[in-house]
Amino acid sequence: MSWTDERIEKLTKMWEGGATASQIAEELGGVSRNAVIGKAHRLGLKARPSPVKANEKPARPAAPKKAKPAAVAQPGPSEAKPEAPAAKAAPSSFSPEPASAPKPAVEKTAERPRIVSVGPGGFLRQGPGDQQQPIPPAPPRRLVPAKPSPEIADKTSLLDLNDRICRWPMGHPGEPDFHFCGEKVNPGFPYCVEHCGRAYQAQLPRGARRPPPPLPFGGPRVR
DNA sequence: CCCTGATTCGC
DNA sequence: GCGAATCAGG
Repeated sequence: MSWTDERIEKLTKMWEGGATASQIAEELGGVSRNAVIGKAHRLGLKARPSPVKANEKPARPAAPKKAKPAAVAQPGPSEAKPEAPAAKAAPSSFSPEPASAPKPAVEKTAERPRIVSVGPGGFLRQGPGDQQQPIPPAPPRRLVPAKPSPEIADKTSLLDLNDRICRWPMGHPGEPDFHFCGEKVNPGFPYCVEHCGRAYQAQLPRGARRPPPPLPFGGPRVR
């Protein structure tokens, strides 16, 4: 597997989104966790809370790496490394980031899924390739009973439907003034007399059929 | 033990 | 540039 632009983009998004290297590697497929980390570093995007980075050390004690080939020439047993313990005083005075800071990670306005459009009901359409990243849990809210808007206050809503009132839809679902007819039904039918006449058409002989009247939800919007 | 990211270094 | 090996902490 090679690092195509798509894969790099996905890696970047997920990394910045907080996904672990393992998750990213699994999502991308064909790469190991180490590959993801290595690539992330090469891309320059690191600086993420690392469990092993809680303590910051200017010195680099990480030296004993693998030396498979011929051992490095050793000048001799003369160890000349005083390793002056100059400033060992750094107990707990300076600690800019308390390791696991519980702050809710300031919302980044930079990298958010692009909003292509807003659909009915307020859901957000996203562009292809955009992926919903872990979203913080919604803060607790005080729920209040929904108050019907004045427009539909005296109209028949979905909750008002029962066996005795006409269910003929008026308007289009999703629109603020969508409601139902609400008349008393033609006994034995789900609609009132008038809408039964629209819902049930007598079968005409072949050749004498006429274009059917607009059905609910069917035709173009006419207002 | 598992997990995590960081780093090194042969390829 | 890539990533396995390794390190080091939780």
